[in-house]
Amino acid sequence: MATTDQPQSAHLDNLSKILGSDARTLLDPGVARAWIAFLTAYGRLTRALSSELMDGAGMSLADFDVMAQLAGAEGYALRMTELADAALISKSGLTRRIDRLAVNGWVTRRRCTEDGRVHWATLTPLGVKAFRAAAPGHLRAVAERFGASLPASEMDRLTRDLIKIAAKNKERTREAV
Amino acid sequence: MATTDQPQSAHLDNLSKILGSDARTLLDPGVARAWIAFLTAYGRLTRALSSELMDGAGMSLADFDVMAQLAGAEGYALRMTELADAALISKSGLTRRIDRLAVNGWVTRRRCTEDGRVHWATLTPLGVKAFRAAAPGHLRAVAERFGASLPASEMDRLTRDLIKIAAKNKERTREAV
DNA sequence: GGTAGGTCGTTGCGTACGCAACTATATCCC
DNA sequence: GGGATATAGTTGCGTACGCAACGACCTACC
Repeated sequence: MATTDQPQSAHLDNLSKILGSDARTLLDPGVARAWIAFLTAYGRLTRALSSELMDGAGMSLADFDVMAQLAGAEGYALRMTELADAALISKSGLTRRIDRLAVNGWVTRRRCTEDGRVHWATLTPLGVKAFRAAAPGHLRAVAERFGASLPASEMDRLTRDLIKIAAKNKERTREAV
Repeated sequence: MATTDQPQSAHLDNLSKILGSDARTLLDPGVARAWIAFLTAYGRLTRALSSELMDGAGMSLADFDVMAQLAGAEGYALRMTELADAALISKSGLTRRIDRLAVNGWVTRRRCTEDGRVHWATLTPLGVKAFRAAAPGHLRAVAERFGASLPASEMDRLTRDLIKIAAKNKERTREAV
């Protein structure tokens, strides 16, 4: 087992062996370390949270995300496209996710009367109940696994940094070509 | 379209509407914002990098990761389990990923003579070539999309924070039950 | 030296995703 | 008002993943 506390940093540091000394000019080693740490932190967190949530509430992380978006919206309803954007999944992915949530009775689709193209995904009372049941455990888990790692001031700084990174990559993948 | 520069922060801030005032005791709002920013940054970055890498080198982000692990290893070879751990994917996922890379001629499986259970995944000369071709573009893209967002000192701090988070979630998901 | 129990990797299965093509609606412009 | 154009959502298809069960192999203990 190669894992150490420096999350598998073998990776890009040893890459000059294969790439030659240009490796450093292509990607600063400090950035490389940060990138590896980022991927590692994400992978470990989502794996752990996802399986806890599934065990505790029969709901995937993606389900929770979608339902949280709806829970925070006016009338517990959002248009499909809005929701897909917010949850960072494709339109087709959302269609099928809503299908599944609808089978559980947690969400319904309502056709918009003003614009026949749009459909509103809406949290049902049962969905609200399921979300209320799932949220405490999950939020506590996020607090513990993610929040408890850093003091509050550091967390704020992290937020600012992450928002900067997210903002720099805002455009929907394909449009800028 | 609901996206603003504050990446879809509707989410957990509005959750007290549905969860009542306990929402704050379950998850500190600052942590919630950081968590959303984290998920958003990850989603946007990996989508963009992944499609660029596919267009430029016919290789998925996960392929690149696996090949980078091999590229950094002694003799360009790692055992399957080691590699799966390092790349944060399941053993079965790795089996099939190596299958695909093998079809491209980029990787081969060698059975270990000392321990018949273990197989070494090894980068072929062709694989080395493919990796060398793919790396510059990808590393530059990481530098631009991820690295260029923050000054170096801030990047180091980010790395430290992410490593702390990763370390706190180190155990393989199921073992600690 | 043979069997119990562990480890390594693969396979069967169910599930999930994204892209591209499609249907349906809406809008724009003549 | 009618065809070109755009937009919202769904569907077909190929692909990818993880879990659990399995087979092959190793090791330890008797």
